[in-house]
Amino acid sequence: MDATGICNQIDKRKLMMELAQGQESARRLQALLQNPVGEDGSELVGQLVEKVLRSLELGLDLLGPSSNQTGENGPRSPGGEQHQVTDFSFEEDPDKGDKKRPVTRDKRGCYKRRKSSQTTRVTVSSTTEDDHAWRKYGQKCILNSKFPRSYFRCTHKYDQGCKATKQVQMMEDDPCKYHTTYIGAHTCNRHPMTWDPPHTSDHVNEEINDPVEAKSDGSTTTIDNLSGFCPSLLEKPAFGLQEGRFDQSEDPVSMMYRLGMKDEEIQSEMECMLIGNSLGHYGFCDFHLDESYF
DNA sequence: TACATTTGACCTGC
DNA sequence: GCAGGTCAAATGTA
Repeated sequence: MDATGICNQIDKRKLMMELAQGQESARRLQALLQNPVGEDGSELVGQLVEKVLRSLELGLDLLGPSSNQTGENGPRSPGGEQHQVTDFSFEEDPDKGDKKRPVTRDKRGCYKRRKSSQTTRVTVSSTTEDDHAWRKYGQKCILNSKFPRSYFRCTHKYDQGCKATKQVQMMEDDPCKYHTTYIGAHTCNRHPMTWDPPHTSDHVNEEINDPVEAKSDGSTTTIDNLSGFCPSLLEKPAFGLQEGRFDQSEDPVSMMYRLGMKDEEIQSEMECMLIGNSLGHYGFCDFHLDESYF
């Protein structure tokens, strides 16, 4: 099968999964309308509506960019967690080559605050440096804190739509160390879809709202259920899939690069993994799939 | 000149 | 109403 055929097959599968997900969310929404709070009290109508809309939007996107005419805002924030009032569509700036900036039509400070469920990770480090390029966009004095908090966004926010941000604050009890909170995963080209906290950090204090539940029983994860989603991965001997096991000591992206897979192949596999992951079929320990990538 | 940082304004969510 | 997060004009720097 040629590359186009594979892509079509994957896209079709993605489309079906998105629509199925939307259908499932709609069913749950229907149930919730009779009982406004979910059985465990955690799922609200608004959240389900958002899930339905997101699945439909992603499905429409898969059918083609022109299919999704849900708004005049152009490419939507795919993860749906940052629907800025500030228009996030991109427009060519004739004065700045192909650099793209969001079109702003509202007053400054107009934005949608990230949901508290946004993936975050907190580290303490003696340096604020890490492997990514960050651009400072703000600084605030925090109540009851001796030191101000600095806000950074990924340098590739506008040219690649990367939504990763971090907040850095000097620690009161040890001003030589920085308390850094990473919010969202990088989706810029440098390291697509990998969670990438600084390797220089002394330790990771805590991880909050991680979208992927880490396995507690060791370093491997059974992936039998994934076979229907990632056929080409099954052909990669180094993944150890013949035994139905996945070695988590190496993050999948690095492994695929090492195996010589092309960027587009890697992206396709990541998309498959995301689908499997969203259905609860799959989980990584130190690897996080962020739906915002799509 | 292009890009990064600073800083006050303004918005959102609690 | 307040604290915190983000925006964007002004300013700095290479």
